[in-house]
Amino acid sequence: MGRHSCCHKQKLRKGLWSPEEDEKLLKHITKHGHGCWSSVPKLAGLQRCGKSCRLRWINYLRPDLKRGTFSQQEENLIIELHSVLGNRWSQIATQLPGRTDNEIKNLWNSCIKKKLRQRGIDPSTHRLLVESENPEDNKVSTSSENHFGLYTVDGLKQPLIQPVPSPAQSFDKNSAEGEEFIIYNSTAFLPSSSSNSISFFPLPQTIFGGATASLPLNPNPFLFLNQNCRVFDMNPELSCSSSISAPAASISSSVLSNLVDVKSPVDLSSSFTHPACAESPTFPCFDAGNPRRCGGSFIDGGLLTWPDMSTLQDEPEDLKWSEYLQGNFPVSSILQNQQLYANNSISESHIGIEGLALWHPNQLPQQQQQPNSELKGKDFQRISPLSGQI
DNA sequence: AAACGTTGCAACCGCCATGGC
DNA sequence: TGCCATGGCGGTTGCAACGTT
Repeated sequence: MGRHSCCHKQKLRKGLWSPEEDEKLLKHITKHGHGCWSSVPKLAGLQRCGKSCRLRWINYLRPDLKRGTFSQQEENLIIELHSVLGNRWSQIATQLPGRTDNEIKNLWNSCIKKKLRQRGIDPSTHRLLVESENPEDNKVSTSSENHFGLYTVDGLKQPLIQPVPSPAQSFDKNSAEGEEFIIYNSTAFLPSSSSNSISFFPLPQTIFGGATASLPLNPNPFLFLNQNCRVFDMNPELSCSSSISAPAASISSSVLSNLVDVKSPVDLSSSFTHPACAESPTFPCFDAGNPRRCGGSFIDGGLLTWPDMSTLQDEPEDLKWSEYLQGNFPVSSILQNQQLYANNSISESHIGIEGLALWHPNQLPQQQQQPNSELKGKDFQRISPLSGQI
């Protein structure tokens, strides 16, 4: 026997609210406040349950509600927050004054989800969509066996889903023409040298695989804190010792704590590692489906090293997650950031990373592409100094 | 013009956490 | 300690408006 809804206990009205009901509720709450919601309908002279009144007030009648369509900035913020908070609509709503959780949820389900899928991103995981046997599945599928996928930045004429190469293919610099991939990692963040901040590193934009070099740093902290964001347990005896240099952005831990639940403080001086690596020396640091990827090149390692953000003189252009989604980021930024990585010294901070995905550079927006061979050569040169630091 | 499909939004449903008794 | 009322939340549904055939 299912539980009876409160409206079934008495003969209460359901469905859309009439203007008269709205007026009664509005008048009552304006005059007396809502107090105990269960008493509101009686006091306001409404044939509704308290819950229904509460919902109507919160989602529609509240005077501080912002009306109208969502701005692009608001959409972008929702995407960023969703990557951190998931479907915690009420928490997301707190970051968007005048918007309700219901409104945001509706926007997400009806609009944003679609946009993300068109761009080859799984809206529930914020990862890349991957090929499926059934083309229908491609709309939403992600790989369950590993974390690789392909990013179609334009998302229009190109097929959304492309075959995913084997790890050997994707990271062999001598691999066949066109087998060049950008690694899109899920997330990582690391302790910085400051006791009250946590630094973030956006591997999604950071590494070119195959013969190529790195993607840009994204200092946007939200992006670094998506669903896979974890502070790994410290394990100084970790066998995986590869590292990569990269600048890190940081936000204060108090801001962070408002967004994510950081269970335990991080040790700001120690290295920490992917738990899977600690469990098994041959277990991949980056990709649960590819054991060979632990401990070979910088791509293989589960420990990354990068310079302190404070040592950076010229901060890279602030590349927003939303700009990636829209394909608005310039290649120059990528290259600039790669140069930054190469030029900056490595700190002793280490970080564990989990989750990778790939996108194919050929699927970058047309105006941002460079001749493939040229890009390969340049990028590989740029990544070389990094390789030397591993 | 009618039928059908799609979209966006408001509202409901059911579960869970909390606090009072 | 257990029960109950209440509030809050996320998932889902229902429906009107709109678009397409």
